[in-house]
Amino acid sequence: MAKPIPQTLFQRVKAIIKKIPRGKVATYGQIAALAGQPRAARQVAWALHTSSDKDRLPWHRVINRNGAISLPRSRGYELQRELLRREGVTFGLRDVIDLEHFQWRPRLKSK
DNA sequence: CTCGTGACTCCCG
DNA sequence: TCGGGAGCCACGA
Repeated sequence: MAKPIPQTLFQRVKAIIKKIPRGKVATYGQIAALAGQPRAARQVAWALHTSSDKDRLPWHRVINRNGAISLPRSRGYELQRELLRREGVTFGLRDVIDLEHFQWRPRLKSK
């Protein structure tokens, strides 16, 4: 079978983000790890920043490792929080999401 | 080509 | 609790 030359990290990251199921969230570091680069969390953020709208990515399902939204206030923060609430994600004190309960857990490579 | 920057994360004091 | 430094990769000047 053909082998997959791994596309660019950027491409893999975007493909992974598209797989995040509704009602679940993933962290930047988690996505980076799934893409093969556990230290490339910043690239995940960059991918979202540059292609979230262009590639219709479920960008609102990506949060930081604290289970909180990274976007600055009045810069998408409230919108993201609202979109997640609509999917059933609940927020606790400090607008922190319980990752133990809402974090996406793909099986192996999943698809 | 070199630099600076960024929706991050980990490590050390 | 807070701050500095390193790692990672793509893009625009």
